[in-house]
Amino acid sequence: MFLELEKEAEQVLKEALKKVSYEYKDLETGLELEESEHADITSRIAFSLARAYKQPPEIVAADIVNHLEIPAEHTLISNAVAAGPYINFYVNDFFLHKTLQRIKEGVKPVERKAKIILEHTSANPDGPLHIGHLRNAIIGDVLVRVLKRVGYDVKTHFYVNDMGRQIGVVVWGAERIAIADDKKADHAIADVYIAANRMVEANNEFLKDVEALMRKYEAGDEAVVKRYEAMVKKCLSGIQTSLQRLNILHDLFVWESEFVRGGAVKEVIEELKQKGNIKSDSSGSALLLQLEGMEKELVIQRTDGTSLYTARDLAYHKWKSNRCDRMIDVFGKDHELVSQQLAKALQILGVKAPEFVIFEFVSLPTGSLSTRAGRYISADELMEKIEERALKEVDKRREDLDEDKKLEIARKVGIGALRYDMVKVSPDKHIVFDFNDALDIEKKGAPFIQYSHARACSILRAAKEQGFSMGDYEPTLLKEKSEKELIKKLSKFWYIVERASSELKPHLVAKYARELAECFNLFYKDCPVLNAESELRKARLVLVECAKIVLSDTLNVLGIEAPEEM
RNA sequence: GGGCUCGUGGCUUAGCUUGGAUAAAGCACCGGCCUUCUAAGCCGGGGAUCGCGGGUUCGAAUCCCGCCGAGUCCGCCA
Repeated sequence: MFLELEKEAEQVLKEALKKVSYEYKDLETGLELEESEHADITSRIAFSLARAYKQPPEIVAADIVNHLEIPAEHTLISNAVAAGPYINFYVNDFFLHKTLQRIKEGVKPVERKAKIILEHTSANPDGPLHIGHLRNAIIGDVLVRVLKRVGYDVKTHFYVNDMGRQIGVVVWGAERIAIADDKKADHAIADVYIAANRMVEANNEFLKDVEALMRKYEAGDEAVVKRYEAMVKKCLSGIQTSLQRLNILHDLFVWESEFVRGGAVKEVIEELKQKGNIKSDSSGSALLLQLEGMEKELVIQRTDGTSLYTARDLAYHKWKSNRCDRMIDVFGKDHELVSQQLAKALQILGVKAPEFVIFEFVSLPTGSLSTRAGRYISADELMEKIEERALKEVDKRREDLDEDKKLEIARKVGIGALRYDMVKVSPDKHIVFDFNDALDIEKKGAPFIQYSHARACSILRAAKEQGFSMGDYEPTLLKEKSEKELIKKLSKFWYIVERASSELKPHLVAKYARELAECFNLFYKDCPVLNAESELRKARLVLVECAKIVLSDTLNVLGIEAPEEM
């Protein structure tokens, strides 16, 4: 409902600006409407008008407010005042009423918007997901949920890098090192990868074997393809298990080798030769592509004629672009330069520009993560330990529950805490991962929000048991400060989701979730529901119901489960 | 050496795109609150030269320049 409020304030402001002598259209600025702690919505337009018309902003604001006319009917605004240079708007009871009504009515009908393919995680199938991939996966997944919420048709891709050197090393190693069958598949593959890599690094002959393997795979040698596929699929099955546990699903796994053997890479290179500035390396037949504004050329083909990641990724994006209106890639900071090169090369090919969400690295206090060196914390280990810790907390508080129920709550709380932790931080912040900190369930954001939801459920459950109805209610009875604040916060759900979607900033939702839970807790403390007088009880039950819906929706957007009790 | 990002109370962060109302939260710390719907909660308190130095501006955490610190990338890895 906040979005509607914004629209109305905009309308009213525009009308007033027509009446005063200030022509805001002359200015490039908008109406500068924003959230405020001093009002329900505020405008700073007076500042920019003041500058343009050489008047004190206080005078401008007062002048505008004097000409403001708030419609008599169907309005959401009660009044507007000039507070110094600010124009503050306040909502009326109809706004509060309408907000609850909208939430009760259910999902906002969304128009069908563009089709989006969002790629995230895309970890190399050489081992399990570690905490760095976790950040990618969670940022990506929350973005997917945000975009779907506002009506986009989103498909998620996991791009499988099956042609890289790492996989060659794995396949080579698997011939010499036994794969543990008592371990989760991706962890068993990592063991082979780490051991084989040490052998290859120590012996140059082995490296040549690996390269020969890679050439055969690229050429489509049947026996080699079989060996590769077995390893990659094995590893991916483990990765998928981890993702499922995190509540993350991909619609499609796209293998990069498809683009090589299907001829798409070759086509892309031919097309670049026609349209781009390509030259051969002086020493051999490697192909270099000169990109506009780039210092160095991009190598798109090796001296031995085999393909390179960049060329394969170009083919993949070209293929994708024909299947959607927007392409969004969630990449680590190490891929930033590559993403720019990718974008420029795609431009040459006449392919629409992909959008990138770049996140900074997660590192350990001991340094950066590396699967190859075996220096990482796996997502599985983290999930296991955090669920364990969550179970302890449930045990402490709920002796009355049976084991299955406790485990279920611990799982929801543990994974929720993990997801919240990862998504609450802006993607461009570097994270130094602290295991003890990550496991400290008690000071996590997610359980706080889940707890509010459980409290709401608890009230509704009791109300149902006692046969209290909600039916018709009188919204004007909700006049406590905490009630109004809660409703106003509820009204901002769509505003926040819209912003997170248009700015591709998932952490905005995390922040909102916490604030919403806080508002609910204040209401919970201030306003008894079940023991309130009958009419007031009805109204408050409706408010609790609405809070429950929005808390649950918000958690859902974050991919966090909303337990009914905890 | 060059590019990009980050640097906000003891710790973790929001705010920076689009400069404006006392810099906003959580954790930790200190002190209170369970005879009413779950205390994973609520209330109060102390604690910040917004990395440092300049500049633009009536006004800078926010914009510009320089420096320092951290991370990351810089042609045949992905």
